Amino acid sequence: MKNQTDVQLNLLIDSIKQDIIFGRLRPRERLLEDQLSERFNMSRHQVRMAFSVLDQMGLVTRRPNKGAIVRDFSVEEAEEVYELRALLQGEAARRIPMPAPADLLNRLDQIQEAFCAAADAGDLQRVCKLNNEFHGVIFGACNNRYLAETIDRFWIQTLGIRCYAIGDPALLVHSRNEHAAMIRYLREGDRESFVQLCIDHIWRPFEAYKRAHGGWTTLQQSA
Amino acid sequence: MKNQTDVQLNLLIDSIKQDIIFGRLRPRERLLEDQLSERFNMSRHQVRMAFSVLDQMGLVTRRPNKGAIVRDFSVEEAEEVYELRALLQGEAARRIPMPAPADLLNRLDQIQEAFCAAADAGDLQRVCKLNNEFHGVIFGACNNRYLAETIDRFWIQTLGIRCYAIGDPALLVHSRNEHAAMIRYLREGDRESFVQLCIDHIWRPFEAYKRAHGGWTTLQQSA
DNA sequence: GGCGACATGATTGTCAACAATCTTGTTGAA
DNA sequence: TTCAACAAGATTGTTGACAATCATGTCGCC
Repeated sequence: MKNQTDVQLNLLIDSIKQDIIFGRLRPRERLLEDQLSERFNMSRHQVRMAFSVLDQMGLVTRRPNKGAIVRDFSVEEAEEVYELRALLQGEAARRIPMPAPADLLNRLDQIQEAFCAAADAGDLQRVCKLNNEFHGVIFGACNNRYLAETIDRFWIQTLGIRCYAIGDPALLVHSRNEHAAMIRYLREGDRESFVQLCIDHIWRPFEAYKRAHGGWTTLQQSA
Repeated sequence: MKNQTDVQLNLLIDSIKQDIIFGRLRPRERLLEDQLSERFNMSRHQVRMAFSVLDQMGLVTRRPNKGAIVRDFSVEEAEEVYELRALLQGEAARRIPMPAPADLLNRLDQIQEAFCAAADAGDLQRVCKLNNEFHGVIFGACNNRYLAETIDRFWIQTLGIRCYAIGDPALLVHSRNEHAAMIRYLREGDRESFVQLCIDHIWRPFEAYKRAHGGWTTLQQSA
Protein backbone atom coordinates (compact mmCIF):
# COMPACT_ATOMS: atom_id res chain seq x y z
CA MET A 1 0.00 0.00 0.00
CA LYS A 2 2.41 2.64 1.19
CA ASN A 3 5.97 2.69 -0.01
CA GLN A 4 8.88 3.01 2.33
CA THR A 5 9.56 6.69 1.94
CA ASP A 6 5.95 7.43 2.86
CA VAL A 7 6.52 5.55 6.07
CA GLN A 8 9.63 7.57 6.78
CA LEU A 9 7.79 10.75 5.95
CA ASN A 10 5.01 9.96 8.41
CA LEU A 11 7.63 9.11 10.98
CA LEU A 12 9.09 12.58 10.69
CA ILE A 13 5.68 14.23 10.73
CA ASP A 14 4.62 12.32 13.82
CA SER A 15 7.87 13.11 15.51
CA ILE A 16 7.42 16.82 14.93
CA LYS A 17 3.82 16.60 16.10
CA GLN A 18 5.03 14.94 19.28
CA ASP A 19 7.66 17.60 19.78
CA ILE A 20 5.01 20.28 19.46
CA ILE A 21 2.42 18.72 21.76
CA PHE A 22 5.04 18.06 24.44
CA GLY A 23 6.45 21.53 24.14
CA ARG A 24 9.89 20.45 23.04
CA LEU A 25 9.37 22.59 19.97
CA ARG A 26 8.11 26.04 20.88
CA PRO A 27 6.01 28.39 18.75
CA ARG A 28 8.06 30.41 16.27
CA GLU A 29 10.97 28.00 16.65
CA ARG A 30 12.78 27.37 13.39
CA LEU A 31 12.85 24.01 11.67
CA LEU A 32 16.00 23.51 9.59
CA GLU A 33 15.88 21.19 6.62
CA ASP A 34 19.51 20.08 6.81
CA GLN A 35 19.33 19.39 10.52
CA LEU A 36 16.26 17.19 10.24
CA SER A 37 17.39 15.41 7.10
CA GLU A 38 20.55 14.40 8.90
CA ARG A 39 18.83 13.40 12.14
CA PHE A 40 16.26 11.24 10.41
CA ASN A 41 18.49 9.92 7.63
CA MET A 42 16.28 11.16 4.88
CA SER A 43 16.80 13.44 1.93
CA ARG A 44 16.20 17.13 2.26
CA HIS A 45 13.45 16.70 -0.31
CA GLN A 46 11.49 14.48 2.00
CA VAL A 47 11.91 16.88 4.88
CA ARG A 48 10.65 19.61 2.64
CA MET A 49 7.68 17.45 1.71
CA ALA A 50 6.95 16.88 5.38
CA PHE A 51 7.08 20.64 5.97
CA SER A 52 4.57 21.09 3.21
CA VAL A 53 2.20 18.61 4.84
CA LEU A 54 2.67 20.18 8.27
CA ASP A 55 2.05 23.58 6.75
CA GLN A 56 -1.26 22.41 5.29
CA MET A 57 -2.13 20.85 8.63
CA GLY A 58 -1.60 24.25 10.17
CA LEU A 59 1.17 23.15 12.49
CA VAL A 60 4.02 25.07 10.91
CA THR A 61 4.26 28.27 8.90
CA ARG A 62 6.49 28.70 5.89
CA ARG A 63 7.78 31.88 4.33
CA PRO A 64 9.68 31.98 1.04
CA ASN A 65 13.43 31.67 1.51
CA LYS A 66 13.00 31.79 5.26
CA GLY A 67 12.02 28.24 5.94
CA ALA A 68 9.57 26.73 8.37
CA ILE A 69 8.73 27.75 11.93
CA VAL A 70 6.36 26.23 14.44
CA ARG A 71 3.01 27.93 14.12
CA ASP A 72 2.14 30.50 16.72
CA PHE A 73 -1.35 31.55 17.78
CA SER A 74 -2.03 34.87 19.41
CA VAL A 75 -4.51 34.64 22.27
CA GLU A 76 -7.17 36.19 20.04
CA GLU A 77 -6.54 33.69 17.29
CA ALA A 78 -6.59 30.82 19.75
CA GLU A 79 -9.91 32.04 21.10
CA GLU A 80 -11.39 32.08 17.61
CA VAL A 81 -10.20 28.55 16.91
CA TYR A 82 -11.75 27.39 20.14
CA GLU A 83 -15.06 29.03 19.33
CA LEU A 84 -15.12 27.15 16.06
CA ARG A 85 -14.16 23.90 17.75
CA ALA A 86 -17.00 24.39 20.20
CA LEU A 87 -19.46 24.86 17.36
CA LEU A 88 -18.23 21.79 15.49
CA GLN A 89 -18.01 19.45 18.44
CA GLY A 90 -21.42 20.53 19.69
CA GLU A 91 -22.94 19.76 16.31
CA ALA A 92 -21.16 16.42 16.14
CA ALA A 93 -22.41 15.54 19.61
CA ARG A 94 -25.93 16.29 18.45
CA ARG A 95 -25.55 13.95 15.50
CA ILE A 96 -24.30 10.89 17.29
CA PRO A 97 -27.08 8.29 17.41
CA MET A 98 -28.47 7.95 20.90
CA PRO A 99 -28.62 5.75 22.81
CA ALA A 100 -25.21 5.01 21.36
CA PRO A 101 -24.55 1.73 19.54
CA ALA A 102 -23.04 -0.98 21.73
CA ASP A 103 -20.03 -1.18 19.45
CA LEU A 104 -19.17 2.47 20.03
CA LEU A 105 -19.61 2.16 23.79
CA ASN A 106 -17.37 -0.88 23.91
CA ARG A 107 -14.58 0.82 22.06
CA LEU A 108 -14.83 3.89 24.26
CA ASP A 109 -14.80 1.76 27.42
CA GLN A 110 -11.67 0.04 26.23
CA ILE A 111 -9.91 3.28 25.42
CA GLN A 112 -10.97 4.83 28.71
CA GLU A 113 -9.64 1.86 30.66
CA ALA A 114 -6.28 2.08 28.88
CA PHE A 115 -6.30 5.84 29.40
CA CYS A 116 -6.70 5.48 33.15
CA ALA A 117 -3.99 2.84 33.30
CA ALA A 118 -1.57 5.03 31.34
CA ALA A 119 -2.43 8.02 33.54
CA ASP A 120 -1.78 6.02 36.72
CA ALA A 121 1.49 4.79 35.30
CA GLY A 122 2.50 8.35 34.45
CA ASP A 123 3.03 7.40 30.81
CA LEU A 124 2.24 10.79 29.29
CA GLN A 125 3.01 9.75 25.75
CA ARG A 126 0.50 6.93 25.92
CA VAL A 127 -2.03 9.18 27.64
CA CYS A 128 -1.74 11.60 24.77
CA LYS A 129 -2.15 8.89 22.17
CA LEU A 130 -5.22 7.47 23.89
CA ASN A 131 -6.68 10.91 24.31
CA ASN A 132 -6.38 11.41 20.55
CA GLU A 133 -8.00 8.07 19.99
CA PHE A 134 -10.88 8.81 22.35
CA HIS A 135 -11.72 12.04 20.59
CA GLY A 136 -11.31 10.48 17.18
CA VAL A 137 -13.69 7.66 17.98
CA ILE A 138 -16.32 9.87 19.61
CA PHE A 139 -16.50 12.46 16.88
CA GLY A 140 -15.97 9.91 14.15
CA ALA A 141 -19.39 8.58 15.16
CA CYS A 142 -21.23 11.73 14.09
CA ASN A 143 -22.24 10.26 10.73
CA ASN A 144 -20.76 13.10 8.73
CA ARG A 145 -17.24 12.42 7.58
CA TYR A 146 -16.48 16.03 6.74
CA LEU A 147 -17.63 17.26 10.11
CA ALA A 148 -15.44 14.62 11.74
CA GLU A 149 -12.56 15.51 9.45
CA THR A 150 -12.82 19.20 10.25
CA ILE A 151 -12.96 18.54 13.99
CA ASP A 152 -9.84 16.44 13.63
CA ARG A 153 -8.18 19.16 11.61
CA PHE A 154 -8.58 21.73 14.35
CA TRP A 155 -7.77 19.16 17.00
CA ILE A 156 -4.37 18.83 15.34
CA GLN A 157 -3.95 22.55 14.78
CA THR A 158 -4.40 23.20 18.47
CA LEU A 159 -1.70 20.77 19.53
CA GLY A 160 0.59 23.72 20.08
CA ILE A 161 -2.02 25.37 22.30
CA ARG A 162 -2.83 22.31 24.32
CA CYS A 163 0.84 21.70 25.06
CA TYR A 164 0.53 24.09 27.99
CA ALA A 165 -1.94 21.70 29.61
CA ILE A 166 -0.39 18.35 28.83
CA GLY A 167 1.75 18.11 31.91
CA ASP A 168 -0.75 19.34 34.51
CA PRO A 169 -1.90 16.48 36.77
CA ALA A 170 -5.06 18.36 37.82
CA LEU A 171 -6.16 18.71 34.21
CA LEU A 172 -5.42 15.06 33.62
CA VAL A 173 -7.84 14.12 36.40
CA HIS A 174 -10.45 16.43 34.91
CA SER A 175 -10.02 14.84 31.49
CA ARG A 176 -10.41 11.39 32.90
CA ASN A 177 -13.60 12.28 34.78
CA GLU A 178 -15.10 14.11 31.85
CA HIS A 179 -14.38 11.23 29.50
CA ALA A 180 -16.10 8.88 31.94
CA ALA A 181 -19.07 11.23 32.09
CA MET A 182 -19.26 11.37 28.30
CA ILE A 183 -19.47 7.60 28.11
CA ARG A 184 -22.12 7.58 30.85
CA TYR A 185 -24.26 10.16 29.05
CA LEU A 186 -23.92 8.24 25.80
CA ARG A 187 -24.96 5.03 27.48
CA GLU A 188 -27.91 6.62 29.27
CA GLY A 189 -28.95 8.57 26.20
CA ASP A 190 -28.74 11.92 27.99
CA ARG A 191 -28.20 14.03 24.92
CA GLU A 192 -28.43 17.47 26.51
CA SER A 193 -25.75 16.79 29.10
CA PHE A 194 -23.58 15.05 26.53
CA VAL A 195 -23.64 17.92 24.06
CA GLN A 196 -22.93 20.46 26.77
CA LEU A 197 -20.01 18.46 28.09
CA CYS A 198 -18.50 18.04 24.60
CA ILE A 199 -18.54 21.80 24.26
CA ASP A 200 -17.30 22.64 27.75
CA HIS A 201 -14.62 19.97 27.69
CA ILE A 202 -12.33 21.79 25.31
CA TRP A 203 -11.92 25.04 27.21
CA ARG A 204 -9.72 24.08 30.14
CA PRO A 205 -6.52 23.69 28.09
CA PHE A 206 -7.27 27.03 26.48
CA GLU A 207 -7.44 28.64 29.94
CA ALA A 208 -4.01 27.19 30.69
CA TYR A 209 -2.74 28.65 27.42
CA LYS A 210 -4.14 32.07 28.27
CA ARG A 211 -2.48 32.00 31.68
CA ALA A 212 0.84 31.12 30.06
CA HIS A 213 0.45 34.00 27.60
CA GLY A 214 -0.98 36.43 30.15
CA GLY A 215 0.82 39.72 30.35
CA TRP A 216 3.00 39.88 27.30
CA THR A 217 1.39 41.01 24.09
CA THR A 218 2.44 38.95 21.12
CA LEU A 219 5.84 40.14 20.04
CA GLN A 220 7.02 40.37 16.41
CA GLN A 221 3.72 39.00 15.24
CA SER A 222 4.02 40.41 11.75
CA ALA A 223 7.72 39.77 11.23
CA MET B 1 6.90 39.41 -2.02
CA LYS B 2 6.23 36.42 -4.20
CA ASN B 3 8.87 35.14 -6.57
CA GLN B 4 8.15 34.38 -10.16
CA THR B 5 7.71 30.65 -9.93
CA ASP B 6 5.08 31.15 -7.23
CA VAL B 7 3.18 33.30 -9.66
CA GLN B 8 3.40 30.59 -12.30
CA LEU B 9 2.32 28.01 -9.79
CA ASN B 10 -0.76 30.01 -8.85
CA LEU B 11 -1.50 30.45 -12.51
CA LEU B 12 -1.62 26.70 -13.00
CA ILE B 13 -3.69 26.17 -9.87
CA ASP B 14 -6.20 28.82 -10.88
CA SER B 15 -6.38 27.40 -14.35
CA ILE B 16 -7.20 23.95 -13.04
CA LYS B 17 -9.74 25.41 -10.64
CA GLN B 18 -11.37 27.16 -13.58
CA ASP B 19 -11.38 23.96 -15.59
CA ILE B 20 -13.11 22.18 -12.75
CA ILE B 21 -15.77 24.80 -12.04
CA PHE B 22 -16.61 25.10 -15.71
CA GLY B 23 -16.76 21.37 -16.15
CA ARG B 24 -13.94 21.19 -18.67
CA LEU B 25 -12.25 18.81 -16.28
CA ARG B 26 -14.58 16.08 -15.09
CA PRO B 27 -14.46 14.14 -11.83
CA ARG B 28 -12.02 11.22 -11.93
CA GLU B 29 -10.31 12.68 -14.98
CA ARG B 30 -6.57 12.18 -14.91
CA LEU B 31 -4.10 15.05 -14.68
CA LEU B 32 -0.79 14.20 -16.35
CA GLU B 33 2.34 15.91 -15.13
CA ASP B 34 4.13 15.91 -18.48
CA GLN B 35 1.14 17.26 -20.33
CA LEU B 36 0.64 20.18 -17.97
CA SER B 37 4.32 20.98 -17.63
CA GLU B 38 4.53 21.30 -21.39
CA ARG B 39 1.32 23.29 -21.77
CA PHE B 40 2.26 25.80 -19.08
CA ASN B 41 5.99 25.91 -19.78
CA MET B 42 6.95 24.92 -16.29
CA SER B 43 9.02 22.12 -14.86
CA ARG B 44 7.35 18.89 -13.88
CA HIS B 45 8.48 19.66 -10.38
CA GLN B 46 6.28 22.71 -10.20
CA VAL B 47 3.31 20.85 -11.63
CA ARG B 48 3.81 18.27 -8.95
CA MET B 49 3.89 21.03 -6.35
CA ALA B 50 0.64 22.39 -7.71
CA PHE B 51 -0.93 18.93 -7.47
CA SER B 52 0.11 18.78 -3.87
CA VAL B 53 -1.62 22.08 -3.15
CA LEU B 54 -4.74 21.05 -5.04
CA ASP B 55 -4.75 17.79 -3.14
CA GLN B 56 -4.69 19.61 0.18
CA MET B 57 -7.41 21.92 -1.08
CA GLY B 58 -9.47 18.83 -1.72
CA LEU B 59 -9.85 19.44 -5.44
CA VAL B 60 -7.79 16.53 -6.67
CA THR B 61 -6.95 13.10 -5.31
CA ARG B 62 -3.54 11.51 -5.56
CA ARG B 63 -2.61 7.89 -5.29
CA PRO B 64 0.98 6.64 -5.16
CA ASN B 65 2.39 5.92 -8.60
CA LYS B 66 -0.98 6.58 -10.16
CA GLY B 67 -0.95 10.32 -10.31
CA ALA B 68 -3.64 12.90 -9.76
CA ILE B 69 -7.30 12.80 -10.72
CA VAL B 70 -10.05 15.35 -10.28
CA ARG B 71 -11.80 14.68 -7.00
CA ASP B 72 -15.13 12.96 -7.16
CA PHE B 73 -17.92 13.14 -4.61
CA SER B 74 -20.57 10.49 -4.34
CA VAL B 75 -24.05 11.90 -3.80
CA GLU B 76 -23.86 10.84 -0.14
CA GLU B 77 -20.53 12.56 0.33
CA ALA B 78 -21.78 15.67 -1.39
CA GLU B 79 -24.78 15.74 0.90
CA GLU B 80 -22.55 15.56 3.96
CA VAL B 81 -20.38 18.40 2.72
CA TYR B 82 -23.46 20.49 2.14
CA GLU B 83 -24.79 19.79 5.61
CA LEU B 84 -21.52 21.03 7.04
CA ARG B 85 -21.55 24.08 4.82
CA ALA B 86 -25.06 24.87 6.00
CA LEU B 87 -23.94 24.68 9.62
CA LEU B 88 -20.91 26.88 9.05
CA GLN B 89 -22.60 29.52 6.93
CA GLY B 90 -25.52 29.72 9.32
CA GLU B 91 -23.16 30.32 12.22
CA ALA B 92 -21.21 32.92 10.26
CA ALA B 93 -24.44 34.68 9.36
CA ARG B 94 -25.32 34.82 13.03
CA ARG B 95 -21.98 36.42 13.85
CA ILE B 96 -22.02 39.24 11.35
CA PRO B 97 -22.63 42.51 13.19
CA MET B 98 -26.10 43.82 12.49
CA PRO B 99 -27.12 46.24 11.26
CA ALA B 100 -24.12 45.69 9.02
CA PRO B 101 -21.34 48.30 8.86
CA ALA B 102 -21.67 50.77 5.99
CA ASP B 103 -18.33 49.69 4.63
CA LEU B 104 -19.48 46.12 4.21
CA LEU B 105 -22.74 47.16 2.58
CA ASN B 106 -20.91 49.40 0.13
CA ARG B 107 -18.58 46.65 -0.95
CA LEU B 108 -21.45 44.22 -1.39
CA ASP B 109 -23.45 46.75 -3.40
CA GLN B 110 -20.49 47.24 -5.70
CA ILE B 111 -19.96 43.53 -6.21
CA GLN B 112 -23.66 42.94 -6.78
CA GLU B 113 -23.79 45.68 -9.39
CA ALA B 114 -20.84 44.21 -11.24
CA PHE B 115 -22.37 40.75 -10.88
CA CYS B 116 -25.60 41.84 -12.55
CA ALA B 117 -23.68 43.56 -15.34
CA ALA B 118 -21.59 40.46 -15.99
CA ALA B 119 -24.68 38.26 -15.91
CA ASP B 120 -26.46 40.50 -18.43
CA ALA B 121 -23.38 40.46 -20.64
CA GLY B 122 -23.26 36.68 -20.45
CA ASP B 123 -19.68 36.78 -19.16
CA LEU B 124 -19.77 33.57 -17.13
CA GLN B 125 -16.15 33.74 -16.12
CA ARG B 126 -16.64 37.16 -14.59
CA VAL B 127 -19.90 36.07 -12.97
CA CYS B 128 -18.07 33.23 -11.31
CA LYS B 129 -15.29 35.45 -10.06
CA LEU B 130 -17.73 37.98 -8.63
CA ASN B 131 -19.77 35.23 -7.04
CA ASN B 132 -16.63 34.04 -5.27
CA GLU B 133 -15.93 37.57 -4.18
CA PHE B 134 -19.45 38.11 -2.86
CA HIS B 135 -19.32 35.02 -0.70
CA GLY B 136 -15.82 35.80 0.46
CA VAL B 137 -16.76 39.28 1.56
CA ILE B 138 -19.99 38.23 3.30
CA PHE B 139 -18.53 35.40 5.30
CA GLY B 140 -15.27 37.19 5.86
CA ALA B 141 -17.31 39.61 7.96
CA CYS B 142 -18.17 37.00 10.60
CA ASN B 143 -15.37 38.10 12.94
CA ASN B 144 -13.86 34.67 13.21
CA ARG B 145 -11.05 34.08 10.73
CA TYR B 146 -11.08 30.31 11.13
CA LEU B 147 -14.80 30.07 10.57
CA ALA B 148 -14.38 32.19 7.45
CA GLU B 149 -11.39 30.12 6.36
CA THR B 150 -13.27 26.86 6.79
CA ILE B 151 -16.26 28.15 4.86
CA ASP B 152 -13.90 29.14 2.09
CA ARG B 153 -12.24 25.75 2.20
CA PHE B 154 -15.49 23.93 1.54
CA TRP B 155 -16.56 26.53 -0.96
CA ILE B 156 -13.52 25.58 -2.99
CA GLN B 157 -13.94 21.86 -2.43
CA THR B 158 -17.44 22.02 -3.86
CA LEU B 159 -16.38 23.69 -7.09
CA GLY B 160 -16.65 20.32 -8.78
CA ILE B 161 -20.19 19.91 -7.47
CA ARG B 162 -21.35 23.37 -8.36
CA CYS B 163 -20.10 22.97 -11.92
CA TYR B 164 -23.40 21.31 -12.78
CA ALA B 165 -25.18 24.56 -11.95
CA ILE B 166 -22.83 27.12 -13.41
CA GLY B 167 -24.36 27.26 -16.84
CA ASP B 168 -28.03 27.28 -15.89
CA PRO B 169 -29.62 30.67 -16.60
CA ALA B 170 -32.49 30.02 -14.19
CA LEU B 171 -30.09 29.40 -11.31
CA LEU B 172 -28.19 32.51 -12.24
CA VAL B 173 -31.34 34.57 -11.82
CA HIS B 174 -31.97 32.93 -8.47
CA SER B 175 -28.46 33.72 -7.32
CA ARG B 176 -28.79 37.31 -8.31
CA ASN B 177 -32.11 37.72 -6.49
CA GLU B 178 -30.89 35.96 -3.38
CA HIS B 179 -27.76 38.07 -3.23
CA ALA B 180 -29.91 41.16 -3.47
CA ALA B 181 -32.10 39.85 -0.66
CA MET B 182 -29.05 39.16 1.50
CA ILE B 183 -27.90 42.73 1.12
CA ARG B 184 -31.39 43.97 1.91
CA TYR B 185 -31.64 41.88 5.08
CA LEU B 186 -28.20 43.03 6.15
CA ARG B 187 -29.15 46.64 5.62
CA GLU B 188 -32.47 46.31 7.44
CA GLY B 189 -30.96 44.26 10.22
CA ASP B 190 -33.32 41.34 9.69
CA ARG B 191 -31.12 38.67 11.18
CA GLU B 192 -33.57 35.76 11.12
CA SER B 193 -34.29 36.07 7.42
CA PHE B 194 -30.63 36.64 6.65
CA VAL B 195 -29.44 33.55 8.47
CA GLN B 196 -32.12 31.40 6.88
CA LEU B 197 -31.28 32.66 3.41
CA CYS B 198 -27.55 32.03 3.88
CA ILE B 199 -28.38 28.43 4.74
CA ASP B 200 -30.97 27.87 2.02
CA HIS B 201 -28.91 29.60 -0.64
CA ILE B 202 -26.41 26.79 -1.00
CA TRP B 203 -28.75 23.93 -1.80
CA ARG B 204 -29.91 24.70 -5.31
CA PRO B 205 -26.61 23.78 -7.00
CA PHE B 206 -26.60 20.58 -4.98
CA GLU B 207 -30.02 19.69 -6.36
CA ALA B 208 -28.66 20.17 -9.87
CA TYR B 209 -25.77 17.88 -8.98
CA LYS B 210 -28.12 15.22 -7.66
CA ARG B 211 -30.18 15.35 -10.83
CA ALA B 212 -27.02 14.93 -12.92
CA HIS B 213 -25.99 11.92 -10.83
CA GLY B 214 -29.50 10.50 -10.54
CA GLY B 215 -29.80 6.89 -11.58
CA TRP B 216 -26.29 5.56 -11.79
CA THR B 217 -24.73 4.47 -8.57
CA THR B 218 -21.15 5.61 -8.26
CA LEU B 219 -19.02 3.25 -10.25
CA GLN B 220 -15.51 2.09 -9.32
CA GLN B 221 -15.70 4.21 -6.18
CA SER B 222 -13.05 2.24 -4.36
CA ALA B 223 -10.71 1.63 -7.29
C1' DG C 1 31.77 55.91 17.58
C1' DG C 2 28.03 55.54 14.00
C1' DC C 3 26.59 54.14 9.59
C1' DG C 4 26.20 52.19 5.06
C1' DA C 5 28.34 49.06 1.39
C1' DC C 6 30.13 44.89 0.66
C1' DA C 7 31.62 40.05 1.41
C1' DT C 8 30.77 35.64 3.45
C1' DG C 9 28.36 31.74 5.15
C1' DA C 10 24.02 29.61 5.96
C1' DT C 11 19.74 28.22 4.17
C1' DT C 12 16.24 27.47 0.96
C1' DG C 13 14.60 26.93 -4.09
C1' DT C 14 15.05 24.72 -8.81
C1' DC C 15 16.13 21.56 -12.17
C1' DA C 16 17.18 17.60 -15.15
C1' DA C 17 18.62 12.95 -15.19
C1' DC C 18 17.81 8.52 -13.43
C1' DA C 19 15.05 4.82 -10.99
C1' DA C 20 10.81 2.59 -9.79
C1' DT C 21 6.26 1.53 -10.83
C1' DC C 22 2.14 0.90 -13.28
C1' DT C 23 -0.59 0.05 -17.66
C1' DT C 24 -1.26 -1.95 -21.86
C1' DG C 25 -0.42 -5.01 -25.61
C1' DT C 26 1.36 -9.45 -27.26
C1' DT C 27 2.55 -14.06 -27.35
C1' DG C 28 2.06 -18.94 -26.68
C1' DA C 29 0.29 -22.93 -24.44
C1' DA C 30 -3.68 -25.46 -22.40
C1' DT D 1 -11.08 -19.18 -26.91
C1' DT D 2 -9.00 -18.13 -22.46
C1' DC D 3 -5.55 -17.21 -19.54
C1' DA D 4 -1.01 -16.26 -17.56
C1' DA D 5 3.47 -14.66 -18.29
C1' DC D 6 6.19 -11.51 -20.26
C1' DA D 7 7.73 -7.21 -22.70
C1' DA D 8 7.36 -2.41 -24.02
C1' DG D 9 5.83 2.05 -23.26
C1' DA D 10 3.97 5.53 -20.34
C1' DT D 11 3.92 7.79 -16.03
C1' DT D 12 5.29 8.92 -11.51
C1' DG D 13 8.95 9.02 -7.69
C1' DT D 14 13.76 10.18 -6.05
C1' DT D 15 18.16 12.12 -5.89
C1' DG D 16 22.23 15.15 -6.09
C1' DA D 17 24.11 19.13 -7.87
C1' DC D 18 23.59 23.82 -8.66
C1' DA D 19 21.33 28.50 -8.30
C1' DA D 20 19.07 32.07 -5.71
C1' DT D 21 18.23 34.29 -1.59
C1' DC D 22 18.72 35.77 3.07
C1' DA D 23 21.25 36.82 7.56
C1' DT D 24 25.36 38.17 9.65
C1' DG D 25 29.84 40.04 10.27
C1' DT D 26 33.51 43.24 8.61
C1' DC D 27 35.58 47.11 6.75
C1' DG D 28 36.28 51.84 5.50
C1' DC D 29 34.50 56.36 5.55
C1' DC D 30 32.40 60.32 7.75
